[in-house]
Parts: sequence; structure tokens; C-alpha cells
Amino acid sequence: MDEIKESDTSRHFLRQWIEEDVAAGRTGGTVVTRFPPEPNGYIHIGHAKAVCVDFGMARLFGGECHLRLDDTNPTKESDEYAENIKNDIRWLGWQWSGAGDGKEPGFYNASNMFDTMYAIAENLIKAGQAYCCNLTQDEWKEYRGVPEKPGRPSPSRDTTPERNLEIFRDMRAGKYADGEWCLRAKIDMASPNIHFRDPVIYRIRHVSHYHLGDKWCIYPMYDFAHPIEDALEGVTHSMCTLEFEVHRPLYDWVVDRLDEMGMLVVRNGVKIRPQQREFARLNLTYTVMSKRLLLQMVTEGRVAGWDDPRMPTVCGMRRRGFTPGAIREFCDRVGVTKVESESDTALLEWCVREELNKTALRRMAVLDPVKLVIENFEGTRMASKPNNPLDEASGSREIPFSRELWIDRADFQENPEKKFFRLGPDREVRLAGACIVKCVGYEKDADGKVSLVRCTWDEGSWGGNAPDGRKVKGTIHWVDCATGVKAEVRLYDRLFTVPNPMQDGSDQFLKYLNPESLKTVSAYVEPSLAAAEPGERFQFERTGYFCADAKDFSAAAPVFNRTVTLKDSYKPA
RNA sequence: UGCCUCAUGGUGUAAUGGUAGCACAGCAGAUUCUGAAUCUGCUUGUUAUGGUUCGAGUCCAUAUGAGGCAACCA
Repeated sequence: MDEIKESDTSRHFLRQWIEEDVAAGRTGGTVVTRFPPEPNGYIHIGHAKAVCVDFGMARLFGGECHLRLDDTNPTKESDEYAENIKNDIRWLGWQWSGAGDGKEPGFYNASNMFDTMYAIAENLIKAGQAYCCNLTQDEWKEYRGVPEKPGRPSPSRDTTPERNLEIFRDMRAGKYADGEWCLRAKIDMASPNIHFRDPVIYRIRHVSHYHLGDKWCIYPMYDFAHPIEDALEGVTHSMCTLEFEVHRPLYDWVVDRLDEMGMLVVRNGVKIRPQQREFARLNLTYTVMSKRLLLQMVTEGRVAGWDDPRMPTVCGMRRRGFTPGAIREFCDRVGVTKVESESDTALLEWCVREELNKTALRRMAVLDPVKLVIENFEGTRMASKPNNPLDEASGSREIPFSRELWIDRADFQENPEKKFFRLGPDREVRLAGACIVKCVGYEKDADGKVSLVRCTWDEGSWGGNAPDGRKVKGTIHWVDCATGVKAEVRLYDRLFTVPNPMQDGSDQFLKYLNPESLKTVSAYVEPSLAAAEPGERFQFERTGYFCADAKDFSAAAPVFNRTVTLKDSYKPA
């Protein structure tokens, strides 16, 4: 795995916050953070930002970051999701660390804490701080009121602890149906913060859990479980997205209860009180970042799966050809603030070009082939080209060159535009790495499309410049017809046609799907490309960055995915 | 008719009372065996109105705008 560079981002507010706590000795000597995904989907570039913040801050302060699967709601979770989340985080270059709650260091399941959470709930009941409630969901909604007006107490609010304990134990024992009873924290029905109006902390769900099977039929709610997980793991800094800001008082309320119960972790003599802070989630132009909508596109077959290269998922971007370093660089560059913003996809693309320009081997591929014949050329020569002109250590390669070649249709114009300096009647151009040719004629098919370009070559220009010193402005790429390899090339473009597909609401986003987000072409590529490794990345000269498809590539039937085009500043005058 | 956030070029960010800077995008030009890369230059900004201060993007007040909160989701 490549080295993760030190973030050179300025000291953002979370970093300053942690610095202060370290200076004040509140961490007990170790900064501990956590990344807590729910295993109910694949992680996307938005999660990647959170991963970089959580793991990045731990790394910066020499602490540890736990990977915790927040699996408190069994209805949508699965092992498949859990495994892929772990895989994607590793691929991004991060490794969780810390004790862990089983055999794997740094790895936790919230569900492994269910026994403790249950005990804490019973303690709350005994202390008169929680009660069982049998209001229906509709009733509970009605009692809770609206933000503008105080709510009313549940009729069960003053049930005795003894009776509550009895009901709660019966809930656990499976005596009740889903929704019949729930456990609520007893806080303040008049609070302006609706999360304080006696929030539900345990609900009945007769559903098998992917990790624990049928051990439980009651499951803790996020607001109750999350602070317990953080506290018991000894997490010092719990960073999450902005929408949890209004949950923070409740988070602190639960931590206070744990403190009263003497359950907070003590490290090096310091009692660890986990604290939550919130930062803005990542939004990206021309895509959507909601797990629900991504799932919808997968299940409706709008894309080929979670790892479709057009998806903003980590696995999709991996298959598209993005590098972990480019994704990390992007996350670093968008910064960490509390401002809800929309980052420009162009920055992401810049990040991947920036890396691949330095590392990707150059190859030639003709995506829209037109035949070119060099009338006065005979036999075969070997053209030599550097694998990467920016990296001498990458060496060079020999490419067969003969009388008939493929060139790209866009590199010939019958009536050249002003400022077009590639091929046209009577024009000269350099065939990259080979020689200068002059167009002496061309043919068209019945549809009027150019079908053949006739040239002659300047023998003296082989491997260098014209012997008489004349300048040739254009250089084009080519593939030898005799030895070139046929390949399927998948040209990916943005998934949506507008910067914000959610502009008319989340139920309307599909109408902005880009019908041209995938174009598959039959191309000719230079022979060495047949030996590519699946997943290997290249620059197709003058065209873009591509990778051999990790799933579908084979030497017999090569398949390449376009990661991103090269920047193109050609504009006809 | 509640509570909580937030507001700096087109976009993303920095400036922690003392010269509004960086990156991406865009536009020029140089260079080039990739119209890439590289190099040079340029355009564009503190939501508004008051106040405090020698000095305000920063502190205070008001206004305006944007977002979040009313799942037994996370």
C-alpha cells in the first residue's frame, strides 16, 4: 500500500479541538476516534471523506481509530455489506487499531455490546430514568408534539420502576409483538429539542441479526447505543456529520448517565468522556450521495451494480480506475468545515490525473479507427517510445509499425478548421514515435464518411525530426493494423446531466440520468496491452487514463475502462 | 410561528482584531514528438445595515438568505 502523506490542510476546527483536548490532558494519553458505518450498503466517496477525517485525525495525533460496525438495526444489515466496507477502507489505505472486541485488533461490532447496553437500560429503569411505553407510534407522535409546542407525557410515564423492569424483561423474553411496547428515556417532554422529549431507546424487532442470529428481539436505538459504544471503547473524539448536531445534547445526557454509573473508561488516571462534534458531509456535482438512492439505482438496474464504474461508491471508483491516493488527496483538498457545500467533480478528476500523469504507463489506442496507408512504405519497422516521459526509470518499448495503420477519425479533417493542426489534404503530421507523413489523398464510403487516408512518409524523419529542419506541429497516435489488438473500451462520463440531480427533490433525480454516461466502442490498441493485468492503469496517449477492467478483462478479449479524459484545450477557431 | 447551525471569487477553502491568500475551474501567452504535462500572466470575493475599536472577514446588534431537527432509521 502506498504511503499516506501528512495532511497539509490548515488546522481545521476539529484538529484544533483535538489539539486543545490533548493539551488539557483530557485524552488519557491517547486520542481515540472511530469510523462507525452501518453495514446496510456500500461506502461511497462521501464516506471516504469521513474515513479520512476519522482515521486521519487519529494518525495525526498518534492515536488509534476503531472500525465499528454500527449494527443496531438488523432489518437492513448484512454480512456482505460488512465485508465490503472493511475491504474498501483497507483499499483506501487505512488500518484500524486498538484493542478490538474480539480477535481482530481495532475492530468492533456495536452488537457485541448488546448485553452491556441491556444492563445499562435496566439501571436507567431502576433509577427512574427510563420507562416502558405502550403508546402506538401514531399516539407517540401526537403526544410528542411539534417543535413549536411542548409535548404531553405518556400515560406510562410514572409507572413504577418495578413494573417497568417487569415489562422490559418481558419485552426481551419475546412476550410482546413488534411495536407493542418500547423503552423510553425519561427526560423532558417540553424541551425545545425534540430529541429530549422522552426518546425511544429500545424497540422490539422480531428479526434475526446478521451477526448474532436470534439472540435478541429487542434492539437499542442509535441515540442510546452510540454514546455507549464510544464511551466503552474509550473513544475521545467522536466525529460525525452535521445532521447529528441536534442529537448532541442527548449524546451528552447518556454519557452523564454512564458517568453516574461509574462506567466511563479510565486511562492513565484520566476519566475518558467521549465528545461529539459535527462537520459537513461531502456533496459532489453530477452525482448523488445517498445510500438509499444508490441502492435504488442498483435494484432498478439503472447501473450494473454497486461497483458500476459510474457509481460514486468506493468499489465503483476503484473499478473505474481511481487510485486510493487520488481519493485521499481529494478528501484532503475539500477540507473540513461546518459549511454545507457542493464540491466540484473537476477537482476529483484533477486529483486522479495529477497522480496518474506521474505513474501511468503511456500506451497508444485508437478509439474511433480510420485506416491510413503509407503508399511508399514497405516491410515493418519498430518504433520506440518511452513508457512514461516523466519517469525515466519506466524505460521504453518497441512498437511494430508498417504500411497500414489505424488513426483516430478526429485526427483527419477534409477541410481543416482554422487552428486545426493534424491531418488534412496535403498536410503533414508526425506519427508518434515513428515518422512524418504527408496526406496525398483520401477516400469516402457511400455515407460520405472518410474511409481511408493515403499518405507518403519522409524516411529521413524516422525516430526524429525532418532532415531539412522543417517544423511539423501536429503529432498523432496510431496502431499498426497488422499487429494491433482489438479491445472493448468503455467510455464513462458523468452519471447525471446536471450538477445537482436532487434539485427537484429526491423522487425526481432519475430524470437527470445521463443517457450517455456509458459508451462502449470497439478499439485497436497496441499489442503490449493484451498482456495487461486486470486493474492495471494506463494513459492512452492524447486520449485519457484507462484501466484494464478488473472483472471482464482477459488477454483474449481485452476490456478497458476510461477513468477520466485528458484535459483538452483544443477549440476550433 | 420553536430550537440548533452556517454565510469569504464560478467552486472548495485560508486568514484565530493588523497587507483578503491558496487550490480547482476559466482566460491569455511561452514551450512541447501527448492541443497533455510544465512555465508565465490575468479575471473574479468578505450577504446587508448599524455599532465597538487606532484598526473588523474576524467582536456585538439587527436584518436577509441557506440548511438541519418533529423514524420504534443511522
